[in-house]
Amino acid sequence: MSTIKDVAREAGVSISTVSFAINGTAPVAPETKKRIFETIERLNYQPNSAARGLVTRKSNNIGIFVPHPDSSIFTFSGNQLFANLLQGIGEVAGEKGYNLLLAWDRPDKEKPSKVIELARSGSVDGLLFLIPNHDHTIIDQLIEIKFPFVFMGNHYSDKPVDSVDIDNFQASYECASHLLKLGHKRIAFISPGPLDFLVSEDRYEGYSSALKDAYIEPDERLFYVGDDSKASGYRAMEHFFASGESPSAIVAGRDVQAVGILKYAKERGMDIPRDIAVVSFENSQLAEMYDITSYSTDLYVIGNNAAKMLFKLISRKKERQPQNVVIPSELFVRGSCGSVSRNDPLS
Amino acid sequence: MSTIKDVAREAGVSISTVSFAINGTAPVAPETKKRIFETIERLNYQPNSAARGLVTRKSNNIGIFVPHPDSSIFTFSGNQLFANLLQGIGEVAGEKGYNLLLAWDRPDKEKPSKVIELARSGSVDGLLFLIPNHDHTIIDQLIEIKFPFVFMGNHYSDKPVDSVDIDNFQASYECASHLLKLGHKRIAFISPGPLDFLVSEDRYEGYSSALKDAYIEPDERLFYVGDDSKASGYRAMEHFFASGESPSAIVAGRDVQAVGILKYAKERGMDIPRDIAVVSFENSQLAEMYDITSYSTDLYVIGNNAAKMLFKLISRKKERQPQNVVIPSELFVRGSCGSVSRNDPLS
DNA sequence: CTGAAAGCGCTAACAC
DNA sequence: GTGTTAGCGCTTTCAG
Repeated sequence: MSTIKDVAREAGVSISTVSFAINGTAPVAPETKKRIFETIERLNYQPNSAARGLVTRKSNNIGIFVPHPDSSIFTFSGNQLFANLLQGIGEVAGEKGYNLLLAWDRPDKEKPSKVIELARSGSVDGLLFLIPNHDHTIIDQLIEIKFPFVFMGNHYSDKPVDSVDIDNFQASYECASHLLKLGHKRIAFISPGPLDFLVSEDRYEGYSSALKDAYIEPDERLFYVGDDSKASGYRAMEHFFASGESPSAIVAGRDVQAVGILKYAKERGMDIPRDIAVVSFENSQLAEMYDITSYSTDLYVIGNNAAKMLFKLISRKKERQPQNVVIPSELFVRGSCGSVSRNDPLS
Repeated sequence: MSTIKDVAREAGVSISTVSFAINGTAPVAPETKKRIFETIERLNYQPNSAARGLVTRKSNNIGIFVPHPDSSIFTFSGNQLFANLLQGIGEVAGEKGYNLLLAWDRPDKEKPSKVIELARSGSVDGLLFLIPNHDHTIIDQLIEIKFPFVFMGNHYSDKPVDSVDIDNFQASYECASHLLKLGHKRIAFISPGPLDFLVSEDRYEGYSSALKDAYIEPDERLFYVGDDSKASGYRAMEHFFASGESPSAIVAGRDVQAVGILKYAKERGMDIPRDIAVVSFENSQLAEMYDITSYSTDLYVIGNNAAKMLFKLISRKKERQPQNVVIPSELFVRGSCGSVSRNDPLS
């Protein structure tokens, strides 16, 4: 592997001139520049990233911190979504000449967090978080060392943390309102994940606010904690119909849950949307596939904005108030909620 | 951020002793060692990766080269699969203290490949490839500079390249044979992707060999080039049934195609498996969901083996013959092929 | 067992 | 415009 020294020697200039030519950090005579670039080409020279990083104090990597791939949340309950996110991030990273370091935490909580290690060792210049809940241990440490990071699909109200997310409260409020407008009174709610996920909390509050604004008290029998499985949607239905207070509509937490609901309905000979109206979140391929009304959560846009924000943080000198960017999103009305005609679930 | 110097000063030893203690590269008195580690803890010291990389000539990163996330192949036509792969790779990388650098190529072919840049700049110590076809430009360069890399889900017969994959010829042969054994004579084939994907070629050859071994000549009217969409399965059916030679069974290239086939059949009132038997590949969640007989392609195992192989290459001093590791896989028989009873597609 | 010192490849003053 | 040179933080001989 050739070094900057080799290039300098071969081109008959000093190493600083080569460096200036490569980085544009000082004017170099066109003639000289040409000679240098020819030599670089000929020697297949590529600056050593470690050497460069050592002096610039930049790794040119940004870390993306995701849940452990073993954990089912990693799939985000629909394919394509993670690809969308990566693309959104990758586009801006690529522009800036940055690479993406993918990391998740060790299963054992004994060792220090991988994130902190990456930050402290200078392996990454900033971090993008895609975790559903709040890990204060990590956050506090990052804030303390003033390390740049942005949360995606999650936000903090009690700590100065930058984030990009949709407005889950509003989204859920609209979903419930849509069903209320269609005349439903007994509307059930399935959380997208465990209750300690911020998204679960926000969505529940949006849902219950909508009901309350319509003078309907949320019924705890019509509440179910879901997860990212089809089965949880199915089980939610079992739960609701065993509770004695059968719902006429459901706000599901994820498209995949809605599919479970559809299955339950089909088995019981219930018609969607006549007997049960369904509204969900994600607006994924599943929603299209099964003709489910669903509220979009565009991960491409979220990733894109989060990355842009992170780069601002990385290059910023002076402190600044953290921002919580809200990505506009909307309800995609399909057959499952009864306001438009319903297609076959297999179409 | 504290450096090794700070630790040395605070612990009252020289920096080399600190280095020895951290890396275990020389014996250090237990007493001294204890003092050093306490200081490290207190200062939150973490060795700078660039400085370390500069002298050790290791980045402790391995690159995973994937298709551009914009391209639909990125999704591998089923969720979870990419997560499985990452987990397989991540487990062995984590053990070795390596991080994962995710990269894909720029859409414009003008600039030099990102891969080569990563390799030459020392940003990664090895590369794992997850691309469906053969890019000789890149391969040749990597071979020339003796850079360690392994192909996943793909292999080379004409170049000395290490790879980990299932035996697609064999898999496809078995799929077709299974249908032949059930008495089918008119068996159609849908490729999993474009014909320049090696996997498409291998699968077609496996399929046609099985037919020929049963004295059946593959009918070109029963051949269709699919992709990773449900629609391509649907269109394949339109094609087959318009061709004048309706098939009684299909070897689909991907589970998602099989779903498209199911849709077509349902719309036309055809019964699966009575009117059309379907066998597919991937054995993904879709296959389970829709009760599709499918041949497994376990990405966890592929990733795991590829990573292990790559680390062997990285640490190896002397040259060695490239290996093509074949991961055992098998046909998961479900309702769609007619040899077991069929469940409802929504279960 | 521990310390002194060279040097990895590069950037960025600073001279000229 | 270009060259000289001092480090960046670490590992690793080599002495002692």
